[in-house]
Amino acid sequence: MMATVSYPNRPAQPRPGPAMAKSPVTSIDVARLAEVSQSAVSRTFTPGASVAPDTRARVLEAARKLGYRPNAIARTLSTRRSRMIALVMSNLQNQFYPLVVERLSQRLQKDGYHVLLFITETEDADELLVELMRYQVDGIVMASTQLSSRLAQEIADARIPVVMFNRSTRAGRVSTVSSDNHGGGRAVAQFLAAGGHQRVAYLAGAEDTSTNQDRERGLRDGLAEHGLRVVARAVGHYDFERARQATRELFGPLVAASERPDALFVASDHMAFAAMDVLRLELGLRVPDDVSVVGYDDVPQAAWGSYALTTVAQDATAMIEATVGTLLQQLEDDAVSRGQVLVPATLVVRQSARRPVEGAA
Amino acid sequence: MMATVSYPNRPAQPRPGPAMAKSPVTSIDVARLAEVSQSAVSRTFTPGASVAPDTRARVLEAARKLGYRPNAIARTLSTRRSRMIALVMSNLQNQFYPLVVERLSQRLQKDGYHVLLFITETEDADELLVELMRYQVDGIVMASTQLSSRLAQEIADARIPVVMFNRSTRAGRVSTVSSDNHGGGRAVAQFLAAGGHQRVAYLAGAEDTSTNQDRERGLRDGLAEHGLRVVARAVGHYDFERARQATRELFGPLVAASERPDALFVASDHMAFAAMDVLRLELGLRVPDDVSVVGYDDVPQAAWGSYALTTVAQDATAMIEATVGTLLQQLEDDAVSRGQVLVPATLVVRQSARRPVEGAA
DNA sequence: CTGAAAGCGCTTACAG
DNA sequence: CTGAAAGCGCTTACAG
Repeated sequence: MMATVSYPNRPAQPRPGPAMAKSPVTSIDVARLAEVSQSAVSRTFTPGASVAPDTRARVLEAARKLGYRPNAIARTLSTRRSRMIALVMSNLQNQFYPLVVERLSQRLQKDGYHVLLFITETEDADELLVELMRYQVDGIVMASTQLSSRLAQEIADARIPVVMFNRSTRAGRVSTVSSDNHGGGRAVAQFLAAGGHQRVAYLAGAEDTSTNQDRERGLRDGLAEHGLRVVARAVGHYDFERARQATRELFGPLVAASERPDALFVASDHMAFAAMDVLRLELGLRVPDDVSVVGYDDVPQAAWGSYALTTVAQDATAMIEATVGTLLQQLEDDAVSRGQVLVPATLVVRQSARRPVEGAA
Repeated sequence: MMATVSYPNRPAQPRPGPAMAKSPVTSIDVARLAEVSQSAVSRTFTPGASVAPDTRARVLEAARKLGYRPNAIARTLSTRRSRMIALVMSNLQNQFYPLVVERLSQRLQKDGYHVLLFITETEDADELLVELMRYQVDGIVMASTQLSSRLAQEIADARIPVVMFNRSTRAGRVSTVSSDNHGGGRAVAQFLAAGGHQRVAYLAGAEDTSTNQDRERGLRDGLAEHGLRVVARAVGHYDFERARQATRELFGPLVAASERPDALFVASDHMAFAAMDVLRLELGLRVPDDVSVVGYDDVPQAAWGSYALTTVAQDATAMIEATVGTLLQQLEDDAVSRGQVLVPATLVVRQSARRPVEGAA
C-alpha cells in the first residue's frame, strides 16, 4: 500500500517564469552532490567536529559549486546560540556614542558575533528588551540606558549576560563598565583649583544617571580638598539645547558680575560645546580669559580648533575591551561573578581652561 | 513492547543547584496549561489566524502565567521571514550617519523590524554581506558602502531587497535613495555666483563615490551657467584630517594672494569644519570676509554658533521614509521595480558664506 | 570517522 | 474553529 505523500508549507508547484527565486541550497543538497550524509556536511562546517580529510574536501568542493552557506538561524535553533549581541542605546547625538557603536561592532564582529541594534528614545528599554530576548541574543550591552530591576531579574533568570556600558546600576547580577567618573571629576577640581579658580560652576547631565552623579561628587570632593565648593549649578540633561539654556541661567545678564563663576565644569563635551557657544557668541565672554570651560568624554570634536576643549578622556578602547571581555567570559561560563570595571580617566589639557602657572610652557 | 525513548541533545538530568537556568517556556508548555493544542497557541500569537475568543483568552492567560514569548528564531525558520534588516555602514565619524542610524532604527522598529548592524572599515562590504545572508535578513540597507556587482547579483538571486542609501550604483536590480546631489551642488554655485564670488574652489570627498561626483558636477554646471569655473580643487576623501591638509593646499602660504580662492565648496559638513578651522586658526583668514565656505549635509553641528555653516540640507527624514517605503514594498512584492529616489536638497543659509546683496536683510 | 534519526520551537495545509 | 502532523535546516548523541 502506498502512502500519499504531501508537502505542507510548500506550493504544489514552483512559481514559473524568470522571476522564480532559486530555492536556497541546504546541507542536503550538498550532501547529495558530495555523496555523503547530511551529517557529514554539517560536521565539515562545525569547527572541531571529526571529519576525514577526504570527506571534508568533497563536501567543501560541493558546497563551493552550489554556493552553500550554512543557515545561521537553523543553527541557532539547534544550539541555542545565536552569536548575536544586543546593543541598546538611547543617545547618538552625544558624539561619544557613535564611536562606541563603531568600535564595539567591529570588536564583536572580530569574534564572530553580530550586533542587533536597538535605539530607544526613552531611557527605559524594558519593552525593547523583551522583544530582543525573543531573538535569542547571547548577550546584551546597555549603553546610556537603564534596566528596570524587574527586567534585570528576568534576564538573569534566562541566563543572558548583560553589561552596562557607561552606567552603573542597582540591579544585581549585572556587570558594569565605566570610566572612573569620580576620579575624573576630582581631577577637574584639582586642575581648576591649581589654576586659581575661585568660583566653580557645574553644568549637570541627567540627574538620575550614575555618570552625572559620580562626576559631580568627584568635582565636589576635589574642590573640598582645596577649600572650595560649587557656587552655581544648572541642569542640561545631556541635551544640547537644554545645556544652552542652563548656561544662560548660570552666566546670563541677570547674574551680577561679582557673582559670575570663573570656571564651568560641564558633565559632557556635547553640552560643553553648547555652553562655549553661548558664553562666547551670545554673552560675549572670552574662554578661557573670562571663564574656563572643562568638559567630559574627549569626543573627536573636543580637539577641533574652534573649541580646543580641555576635558576628561574616557578611554573608549579600554572600555570596549573590558565590555567584550566581560561578555565573552560570561558567555563561556555562566558562573563567572558579575563585576564592576572602572577604566582610568585622564585629563586632556587644551585651551578652553586657564592652566596652572607651573603647568604653562 | 515498549520502546526505549531517548532524548538526544538534552542532558540526561537537569543541572542541579541554585544556578540552574529555568528552561525556556515554549508553546507546548502553554498549550498544556491552557488545555488546548500547540497549534492553538501558535494561532493566538499569529495576527489574523482564526481562534475562538474563548480559546484565545485561555491561551493568553496561560502565556501570561508562564511568561511565554514566542521564539522569533523558530518562527523565522518556519516562515523564512526574520523581520531583521541589515544596516551596513562604514563611516560614523561623519555626523550625518549617527542621525541616520538612529532614525532608521526607530523607523524600522515601528514596523516591527529589527536592525542587524554591520560596520565595515573598508567600503567593500562583500564579506560581511555573505555573513549577513546566513542570518536570513529580510532586507539590506547599504549606507556609505558599495556593493560589488557580483554580490549584488547574488543578493538579487536570493530575492533579498537592497536599498543603497546615499549612494547610487551601477549594479542592477538595486534601488537607491539619495538627495539631489547634482541639484544641491548647482544651488551652491548659484548662491556663490549671486554673492559675487569669482574664484570658487572645490574640496572633494572620496572621488569614487556618486555623492562626490554628483555634487561636483552640479557645482561645475551651475558655475558654467554664470560663466564661472572651479579654479582650484583638492581631495579630502570625506576625512577630517585629510580635509585639513587639502585646505592647506588650497589656501596655504604657497598660494599667491591674487590666486587665492574667494569661496570654498566642501563636499561634506564634516570636512567643512576642518576647513574652517584651518582657514581661521591656522591661516588667519576670516570666514566669510576673506573666504566663503559652504558645506553639504546640514548635520547638527552646522548650526553651532562657532561655525554657522551655510550648507545644503539633506532631508534625512524624507530619505529614511523613502528607504523604508521602498524596502517594505519590495518585501511585500518581489516584482516591484527597482527605482532611484531623489530627495530634494535645499540650501540653508547661515553666516559662513557671503550672501547676495538682494538676499541680505 | 560516519550515517540515521531525534530534536530545537515554531507555522500552516489538511481534514474534520 | 481545532488538532495532528509535516516541515523549516541545522546539531549532535548514539551505535556502528
